[in-house]
Amino acid sequence: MSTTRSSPESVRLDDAARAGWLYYVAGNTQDEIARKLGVSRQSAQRLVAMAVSERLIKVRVDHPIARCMDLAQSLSDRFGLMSCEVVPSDPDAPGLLTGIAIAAAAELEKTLKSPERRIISLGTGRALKATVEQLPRMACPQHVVVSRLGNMMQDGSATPYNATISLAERIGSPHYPYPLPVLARDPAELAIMRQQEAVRNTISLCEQAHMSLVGIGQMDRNAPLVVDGFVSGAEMEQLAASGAVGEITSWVYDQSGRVIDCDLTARVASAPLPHAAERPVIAVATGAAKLAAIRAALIGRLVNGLITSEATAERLLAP
Amino acid sequence: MSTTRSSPESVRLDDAARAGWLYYVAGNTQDEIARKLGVSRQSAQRLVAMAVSERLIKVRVDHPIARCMDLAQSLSDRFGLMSCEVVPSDPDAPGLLTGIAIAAAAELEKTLKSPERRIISLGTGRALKATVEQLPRMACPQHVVVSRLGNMMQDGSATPYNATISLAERIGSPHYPYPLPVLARDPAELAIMRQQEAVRNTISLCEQAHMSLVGIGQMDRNAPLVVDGFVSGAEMEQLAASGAVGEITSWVYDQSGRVIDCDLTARVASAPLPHAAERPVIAVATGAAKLAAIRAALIGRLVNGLITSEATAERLLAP
DNA sequence: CACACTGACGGGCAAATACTCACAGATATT
DNA sequence: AATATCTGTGAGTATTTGCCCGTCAGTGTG
Repeated sequence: MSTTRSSPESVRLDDAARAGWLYYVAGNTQDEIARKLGVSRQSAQRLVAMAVSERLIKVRVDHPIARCMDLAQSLSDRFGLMSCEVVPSDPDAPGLLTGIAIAAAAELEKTLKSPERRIISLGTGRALKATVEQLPRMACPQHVVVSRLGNMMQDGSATPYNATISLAERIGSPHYPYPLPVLARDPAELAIMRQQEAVRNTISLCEQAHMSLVGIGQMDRNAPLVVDGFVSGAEMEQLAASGAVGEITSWVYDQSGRVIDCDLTARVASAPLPHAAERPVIAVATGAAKLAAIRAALIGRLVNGLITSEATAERLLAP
Repeated sequence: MSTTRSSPESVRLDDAARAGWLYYVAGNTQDEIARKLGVSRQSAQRLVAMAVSERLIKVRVDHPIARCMDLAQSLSDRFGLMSCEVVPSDPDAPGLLTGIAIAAAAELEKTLKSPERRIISLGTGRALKATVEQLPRMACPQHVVVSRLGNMMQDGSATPYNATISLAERIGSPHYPYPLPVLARDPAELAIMRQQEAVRNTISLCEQAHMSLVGIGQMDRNAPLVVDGFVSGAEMEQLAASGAVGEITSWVYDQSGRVIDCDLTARVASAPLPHAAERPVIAVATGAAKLAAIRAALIGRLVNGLITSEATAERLLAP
């Protein structure tokens, strides 16, 4: 079987999906799959492997693990969160995003299932991109997806970690990319940009969002802001020296979670942070490097929800 | 912080969930899990198995093909089919035969790849013709292709949808056209025809066929039987009024899949239907118009395999 | 208190699965 | 058209997994 329109690529993916289905859902051995699909056993194995590596196979564990739930409860109590999810860590791969991406996708899916129109605003980042990839395709023309920040450099080139478009495409919703670059050249340019109707409209949508998902960036040489080229390594060091510990949608904040008043902040074009909002603003972040950034965001009530890993949750609660 | 509640049962399930998570999400081997959880690898294996058997692990395949396989499985279960293929429908061209033709060709190709002699019997119809057109040329002198019914009118003229000759030509096999017209003038003539050695031989080949592909005709003014001029519009209405819902190789049947005892049936010269056969008899059919005809054929076990479209499969399962 | 029963454990082994490597055919490049 | 590159394949091999089975601790029973 193949799609009516059969490019060699899609035929192969079809077979991979089929093999994956037979393996994981129907419980066939690869030998049986090989016979059913009329290929060699090795090829069947490759197809199954491809189904996994192409992320066609989505696995979730449907059981509340007590320790994780305890941690989530403690975090909620300590930082007054509306929602908190803690997923098990793999001690050897603490940075793995898959786990929290699955959890974040489940959270997002709850909102998406609403028959009412929902406005969903998203930040950027690897965690959010991974989250969207864990979401099943579903038809949600009633919702709206809006980006909280641009995905362009000043020169117009795009960054790869754009979750908005992927999400909108996956669920068939209208979407609003953020119509500005991440940073303006200077405050004056920013003021002019903000006058545009498209910009005002998009920011207004972000304010109204029924749910927001954001990533959290740390302040070191491996920070997203540096890696993606928005800030130089030297600038980053200067920021960190002046007390910056993290950023959300490019708004840089100190250890109390207060946005820092600096040259960079004066040029950030992103939608304003929904500080202490009554609507869910959920951070998706994990890893030792982001600890201080996450803690500050929680302290400053920059977010009211968190999805993180067991190991990170423990260390957030530690001192 | 403490565990919310720790019955020996829930602790074990907890570990199972954790092991399942490490295995399926984080991709550890059972050996690694054993080390991380501090148990023997056999225990780790049991935990993973428990996570599966307790349905803690939910797998889904995120590809359009997945829906088709679900439908195929449901159809197989419901109607006791040996094989079932459901191909994605193109929403823009629901009646398009290309998809199912490709699928049917793939199915056929599996049989053709056998080095052993295989007897393949075919019905007629647009779907089968399209199927043969999707088949690559291959050299199969070891096989035999035999037609289950004539392609001549009583006057000796031929109908265009003859798949047997095309198939035999394409794969270089000897072939046996059906040596009778579709309909005899009357039962007496039919009885005489059936005496001929060529006829008996051909019918015998059909009975021995290792694989049979047939189309399914509906009972309306656009039915193949009418369009090809074997039955007049008025006769068709009469047939439909007397409970006929479909036909396979000109054998007309009711909604239970029982061949109707009527004037037409008494004159049908086609090879007898291989009712409830142990060899694959696969119907290739799609479209809203054929729904009742396909359903009845499945109910009556006139075929034990089906290749159809996603949309048709959905509607077959619907009520 | 002996005894059967239940259920988990770990050893061991066969089956299943993943990986490596060399090769053939296709594709791109010159 | 010849050559380099890439992709997919099959064979062989190493690793991983599933499962049988003997053992043993805990438990209820006569």
